[in-house]
Amino acid sequence: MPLAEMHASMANPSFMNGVPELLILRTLSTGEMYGYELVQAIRARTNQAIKVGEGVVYPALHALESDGMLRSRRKLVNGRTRVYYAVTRKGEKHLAGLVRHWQHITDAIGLAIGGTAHAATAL
Amino acid sequence: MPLAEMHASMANPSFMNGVPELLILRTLSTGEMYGYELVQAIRARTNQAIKVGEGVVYPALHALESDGMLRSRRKLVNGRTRVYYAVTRKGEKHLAGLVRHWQHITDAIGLAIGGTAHAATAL
DNA sequence: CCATATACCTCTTGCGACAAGGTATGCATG
DNA sequence: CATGCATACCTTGTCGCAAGAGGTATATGG
Repeated sequence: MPLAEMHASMANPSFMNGVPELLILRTLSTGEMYGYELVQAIRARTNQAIKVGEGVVYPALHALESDGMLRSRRKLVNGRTRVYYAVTRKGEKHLAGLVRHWQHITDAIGLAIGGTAHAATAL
Repeated sequence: MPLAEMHASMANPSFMNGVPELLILRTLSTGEMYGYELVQAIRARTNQAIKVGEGVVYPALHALESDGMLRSRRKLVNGRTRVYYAVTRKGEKHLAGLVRHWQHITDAIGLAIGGTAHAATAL
């Protein structure tokens, strides 16, 4: 292979990505929370159907904060430190976009799944 | 790094994967189709919202066939060869499971997104 | 003769998501 | 007081899906 042009290419934003991010932002939009709590809150909000582990939540929290979507403050509770995260205005806007996108995608898939059932009396 | 135990671990079945597979099976369940046609059919069935490229479709088709979910037959049309794929009984069962799973997941997410809006006057 | 559409396919890469592991504190129990 | 469990934070390494880019070949139209 010509290793001449080994520099760039493109991203791979599979149309199904970013769901954990969506759930995190949406859950935090109901009120300030800390990571450990968030993990359980998401589990609860989805009827135990979806478990976003700590290995997903913490990195996402940091990334979202450095992107200005979240704001954090440290709080000492019972001698233990908790880092509370709150959604910023920018985060709210971003969340709205994610929700719209999610709905668009799932509508489309729902349509493909249910829509125009198979021909005639089936085959 | 300790390269001592580089043998196994576990899969990474992110709860959001397998959507292309679902769309492929579902679309084929409306009737026999060939790869090139499938790509466009999925695009059409989702109102142009979702485009599953050939780089996704063909490998998936081969994998599904070798898993017994699809059956293929070659057909010569206008001097060009087409490989038509049809869903097997096993494929239908699998599809049904995928659809159930998809609905379960999206219901859960829909619930998390819409359910229990944010507290009081917000914060 | 060349471009375009059809039709098949593979290779490599990129990123998201994950499990597993690592630190540290408070609290209960024996 | 030691052991264990729950809380709370975090990072590292791995894996697999999905995607893009490329590669072959034939028919058709200019």
